[in-house]
Amino acid sequence: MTQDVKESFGSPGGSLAAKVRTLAPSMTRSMQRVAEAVANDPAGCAALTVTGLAELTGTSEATVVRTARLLGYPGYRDLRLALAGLAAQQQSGRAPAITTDIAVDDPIADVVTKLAYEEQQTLADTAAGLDTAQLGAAVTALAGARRTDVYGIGASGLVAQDLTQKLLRIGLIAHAHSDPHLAVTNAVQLRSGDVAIAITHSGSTGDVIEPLRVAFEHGATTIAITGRPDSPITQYADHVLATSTSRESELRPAAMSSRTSQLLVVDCLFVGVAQRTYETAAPALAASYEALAHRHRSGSR
Amino acid sequence: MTQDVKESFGSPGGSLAAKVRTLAPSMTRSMQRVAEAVANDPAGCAALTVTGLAELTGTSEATVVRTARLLGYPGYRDLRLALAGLAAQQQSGRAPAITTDIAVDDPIADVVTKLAYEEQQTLADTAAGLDTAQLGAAVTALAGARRTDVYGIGASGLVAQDLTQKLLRIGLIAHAHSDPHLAVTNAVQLRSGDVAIAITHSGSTGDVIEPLRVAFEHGATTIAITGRPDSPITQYADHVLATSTSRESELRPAAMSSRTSQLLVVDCLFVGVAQRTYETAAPALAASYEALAHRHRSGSR
DNA sequence: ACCGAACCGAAAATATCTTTCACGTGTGAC
DNA sequence: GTCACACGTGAAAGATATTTTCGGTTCGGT
Repeated sequence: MTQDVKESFGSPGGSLAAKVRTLAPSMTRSMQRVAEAVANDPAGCAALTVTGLAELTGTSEATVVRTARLLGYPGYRDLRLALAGLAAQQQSGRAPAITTDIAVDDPIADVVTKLAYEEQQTLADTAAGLDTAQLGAAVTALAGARRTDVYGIGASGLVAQDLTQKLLRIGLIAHAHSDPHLAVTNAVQLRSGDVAIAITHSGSTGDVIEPLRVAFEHGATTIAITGRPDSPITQYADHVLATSTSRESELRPAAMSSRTSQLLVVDCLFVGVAQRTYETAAPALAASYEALAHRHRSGSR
Repeated sequence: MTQDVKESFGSPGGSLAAKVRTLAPSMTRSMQRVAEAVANDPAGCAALTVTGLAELTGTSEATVVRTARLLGYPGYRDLRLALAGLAAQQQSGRAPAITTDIAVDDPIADVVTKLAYEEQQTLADTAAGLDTAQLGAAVTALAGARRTDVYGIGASGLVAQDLTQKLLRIGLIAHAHSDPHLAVTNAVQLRSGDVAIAITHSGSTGDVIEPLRVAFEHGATTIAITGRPDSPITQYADHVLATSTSRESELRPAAMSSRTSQLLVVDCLFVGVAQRTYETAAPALAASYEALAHRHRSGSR
């Protein structure tokens, strides 16, 4: 296995590289080889026929077509067209700027630059990959919910709390649960007209799946925010919101970018709901702002 | 036979439209029809097969191929690829600038785009405004700390927890405090060699200033992460890390961008510390990863 | 009106893409 | 350890798209 990340990544690769990364885990080895080739050199691959690409990657035509399908195209022909478009785009667009991972001996200034760049990349990927139809449906459900429960553990737990704080601010009833037992206990109370949201990057965190399953079976509208649209949790989700999976390195664990991605999704949900319920949301926001104002005063009591 | 090409588009056909115009006189009538169609709607034609384009222009496949040849491509396939590239290019070239705030009646897709854009902006601003000297000093203090306390309330409390989680993962001793009383109680225990970090956007949240003051007076190294470098809290901070203050709107409260900004700073701190303590940090990260692995059921590949 | 050259499209030939199917491999159950 | 099963995989058949061929048609010139 070629462990070294050569990744001559001249490109941010647009949303395709992101898609490849997101879907890579659910790919077989051969398909990963194809996907990698495509992500690394869109222009080169666009010039190849199915057979050519199959030979280049040491696989078969069938595998190439399968990969194209997985990436969301009806067949190889369409993938190839998209590739040509991408190539042209990155030809005209300049400045890839940052190519390397964060290294142990990077000066602190570089760390700042690289981190900022990577998080920006994550945001762009997330925005590009977000299904607005699903998002809209989720917003509708939230806006009309009697109550909303949000499940998340670890880093995702913080995102869950963030969402909860925001929803509370616009007058909705929301709770975040990090304790798996309490989460399930509460999920049992949910019924039609309620909403349950699970946040998990891997999509296979049992402690988060369980409450969502319970909520689902009790008739609540369920939403999953996950980086793995094919993971177990999605079977209990009415709406799936995909977060992006960027490549991680030792010094930049996956948790970091998944958090950024999740927060963007959560912000979108919040703003969407605030729009829909503007009549009540606006005064509620103003009121909570007002209530906190006196706490911001120098010195103490 | 002056069948003028109409060019309903303002411009962007690029070199292709020009080529069509140049070559038009030497074309036969049927070929001109094909060339015109291609020049007027590259994107649309890219979606068509030879047969499709032949029907659209009321000609035959052979003519389409002949036209492609005349335009300098080996065959229709390659013309089509070039067309796709062109379409993508002119797609990306148009209006990337986002000028307006998020409005109440923005469609959900716009909300996503605008939010992502604004958060990217926030990240760029933060990275640009961050004082690397202060950051370096803060990292040094953290890397050598006996223990670290982090204070934050409300949305900043989540950031405090995020930092704490990360530091714990690389084997440091860290605690987050959202309860002002407990925070002060713990701050009293700090002394030289310890680190206290306060996170507050306004810099004048009494409940966060207080514990930092106590820590400061007990000889701990104190760090303030705030959007207001001139605010009261900085008088008790050995190192001040500035977060960016971007304009807010009714639907996008300040809390949103300050959170993004704070998280970037916190990530920088984390990575910086991880670099400095790489010998112990790397195995600790690996260990925590390992410990969580079994919680993720074998979901997918 | 006749001839010749260029134009054009129908259909055959070829290349390319897609689907099917059977084989090998690894994995989990017993 | 062995068996059964499911899954990944590529070879080859099948379908589609592209290219070429070739003969009919038109049009200008004689």
